[in-house]
Amino acid sequence: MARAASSARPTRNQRAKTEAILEAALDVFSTQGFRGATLDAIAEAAGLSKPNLLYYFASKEEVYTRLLDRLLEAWLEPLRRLDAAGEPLAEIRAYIRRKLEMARDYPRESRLFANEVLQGAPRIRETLAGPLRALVDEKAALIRDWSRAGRIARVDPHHLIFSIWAVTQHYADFDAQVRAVLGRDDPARFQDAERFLVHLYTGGLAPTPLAGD
Amino acid sequence: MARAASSARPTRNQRAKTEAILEAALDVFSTQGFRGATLDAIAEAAGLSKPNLLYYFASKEEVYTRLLDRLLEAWLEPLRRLDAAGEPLAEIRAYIRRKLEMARDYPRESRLFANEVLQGAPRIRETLAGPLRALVDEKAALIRDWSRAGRIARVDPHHLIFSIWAVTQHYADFDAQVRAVLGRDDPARFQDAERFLVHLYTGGLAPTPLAGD
Amino acid sequence: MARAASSARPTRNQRAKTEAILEAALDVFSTQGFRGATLDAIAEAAGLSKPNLLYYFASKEEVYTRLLDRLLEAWLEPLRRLDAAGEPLAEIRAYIRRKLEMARDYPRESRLFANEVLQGAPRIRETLAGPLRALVDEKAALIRDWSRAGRIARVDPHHLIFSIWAVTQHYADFDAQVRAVLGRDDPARFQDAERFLVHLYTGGLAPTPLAGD
Amino acid sequence: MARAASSARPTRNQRAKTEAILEAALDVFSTQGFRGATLDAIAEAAGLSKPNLLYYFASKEEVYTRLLDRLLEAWLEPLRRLDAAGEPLAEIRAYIRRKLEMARDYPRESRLFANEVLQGAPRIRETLAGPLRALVDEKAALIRDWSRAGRIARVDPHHLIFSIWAVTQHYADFDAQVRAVLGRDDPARFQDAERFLVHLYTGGLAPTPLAGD
DNA sequence: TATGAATGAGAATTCATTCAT
DNA sequence: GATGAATGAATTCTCATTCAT
Repeated sequence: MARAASSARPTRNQRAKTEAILEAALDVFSTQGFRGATLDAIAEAAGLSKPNLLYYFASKEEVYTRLLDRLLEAWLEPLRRLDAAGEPLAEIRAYIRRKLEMARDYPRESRLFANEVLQGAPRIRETLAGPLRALVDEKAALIRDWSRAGRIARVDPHHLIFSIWAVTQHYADFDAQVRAVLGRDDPARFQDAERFLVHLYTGGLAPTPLAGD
Repeated sequence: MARAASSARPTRNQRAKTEAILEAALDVFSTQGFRGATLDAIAEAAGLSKPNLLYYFASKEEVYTRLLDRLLEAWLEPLRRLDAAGEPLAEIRAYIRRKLEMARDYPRESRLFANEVLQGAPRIRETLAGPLRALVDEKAALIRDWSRAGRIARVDPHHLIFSIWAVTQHYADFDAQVRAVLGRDDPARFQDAERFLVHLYTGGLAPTPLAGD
Repeated sequence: MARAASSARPTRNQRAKTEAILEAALDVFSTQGFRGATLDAIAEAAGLSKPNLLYYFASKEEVYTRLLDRLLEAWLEPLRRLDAAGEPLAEIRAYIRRKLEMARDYPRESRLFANEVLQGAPRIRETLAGPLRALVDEKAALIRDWSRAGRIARVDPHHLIFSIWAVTQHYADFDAQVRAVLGRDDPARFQDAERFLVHLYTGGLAPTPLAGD
Repeated sequence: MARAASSARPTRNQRAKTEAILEAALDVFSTQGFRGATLDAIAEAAGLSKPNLLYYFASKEEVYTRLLDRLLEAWLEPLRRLDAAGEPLAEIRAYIRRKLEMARDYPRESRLFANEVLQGAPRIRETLAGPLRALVDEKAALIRDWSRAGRIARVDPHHLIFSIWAVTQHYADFDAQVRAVLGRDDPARFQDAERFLVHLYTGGLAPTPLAGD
């Protein structure tokens, strides 16, 4: 089977087509979910015929998993950049900002993962339980160190991380709801969200001055 | 065509069947999404035949929208109970607790809405822009009042509400991820989450003592 | 899934449809092989729509295997009737006659199995290595006993059985060739074949009088 | 269109490619049948691309028919060598041996023809009714002469030939069944078959001593 | 009410073949 | 000669919905 995918060195054109497909797939999968998406829709969005799409990817499943794989790295980058050498509260604020920027600039990616996790993460469970968990544990240890050193409040670091994921990705995943509640397309919503969240976490994580422990 | 729905007074049995169907539908729609769910699956879970299911509901769409309609009220209840007469911070903490309990006890409902909103909320947009928005605006006004009265920090009340939705529903909607990161089935996760969130919001919303306002 | 097949007690109509499908499937599979056959062709031959056919059988594969399973028993019957109590040569002649009759009256069944075995018997290998082998071994033992008792020639009983299968089924499986060589539709071909085979096996299996050779 | 086939003088390389294709096609067609075989499979087995394969052969059909045509000659060779000048029974025994050797050494060719004839011989009917029939008739006449001269038994010569085809090709065409019944890969099966068949035909065709005709 | 039966409109793939280079 | 790319026509199977009883 002379799939384009099997060539060692994809030509420029191959790469362009592959990109177009993945881009279209991101569009479709992020709004319809895996089952709801159709190859027809992806092929049309990518500007190719369905069989031609299948010339580049063996199956719908493959398009989907390639897309997930490819985006996962970038998706974890903001957390990865949480720096032990930085000032704790500033680091966390920066993390929140980065996540908010991603929700604003890459909402489809956020929704793609949200869809996947919502269905029980059938196709990325190993990644979640492996690399993701390892990364989270590492950063949680860092946060715990900060807590113990009295540089931020003593809070459960895992749940701190979950909360940051939740409040930032919310603006991508629940965009339809945010817009409905705020009124059509409030252009300041990301700024407002940032100001609110910075306030919340700054106050909420400030080291407890005279905790007698 | 004498659809059950059109009968003025549904019999006990009719009501029981309708309940069984909606219960089954909640199961299936919340994990598979609208497109991923099949009438076969719902009918089987409800213990009746597919045509019989369609005797009670005209279409798949109708099962879905009836389910959404019916759950929306209960879904908004926690926010509705935010009480102007209470102590602001205590009220907010209680709201967070109620939402966390719902995420713990009714995760399917949470996922059902998450799915719907993720897809752009095609079937509940009006509800979001109407009743939901009205309720949120009302409670936001209440929170603003609290802020202005110096009883809690001056924060954007809409984004405060969004954040509470996000951090609590996260434990239902992203359950697969939470479990993967914490390790199989951490039974304390809701307690830990509550403790963290109470800390975060208590500190984050505490009225700023000498803010020059 | 309310497949007709799952009902405990098929109704008359179900049975009739099932029969019609299997009959049509026999037609199509026996001439086209598994891969060559299409559900379209079977459905048309059975007089139903394709989805309706799939209401009775879950898949093409299931139609095929049900057909094989069902015919296998009948297919082995002639050998099973080889009787230890009978006169050896008469028994073998009777066996040849029965097999020839089957080739004449049930050529499609013969071709169905021929197709399957020709492709390596992927779907009946276990049956061949199990029940078929057991039956053949049993009858081979009987033939060996006859040989040892000097009632027929001392020949390898397994290969004797193979040869009888081959020469009789040939008239079904290679019918196109037989007709081409003999000229269109020689109505006497089964009679002539029988006469020849009876002669061949009678002479070929006659006990060697003075075993000193 | 400069098809390779149309060039007057194929180059060495062309011939090599053609050979590789036909060799691969034999592999694939003999196990999968015409419909079950794919050009992809043949091209891959031949070590070239699908379009390149189609540069040498106009279509799948052409690969198939060229293969059949080419093998038919060799396939008839054993019968052709039945020699009027030889001793009748020895000639027939030698014929059986040659056919058995072919079944052992060229099983794919045997299965290729078996497949084709099973499907009704749509692509070689003329050959069967023409050259094959002529050859068989010629050899049948020879056998009849031997019978009339009292040198072998009086049997129907066409059915004698059919039977030899059947019993020998059986070991190629029904190999899966033979192996299943005898147990995995009995290396002596061709020898045992030969011994049995020689016995059968020697006894079965021995001239009837005092036939009063 | 309830269900067995049926079906049309997809949906994912497969595959022989063509086209352009 | 050779191949990457493309596609139209199947082909299997799914599923919401309808029909008859």
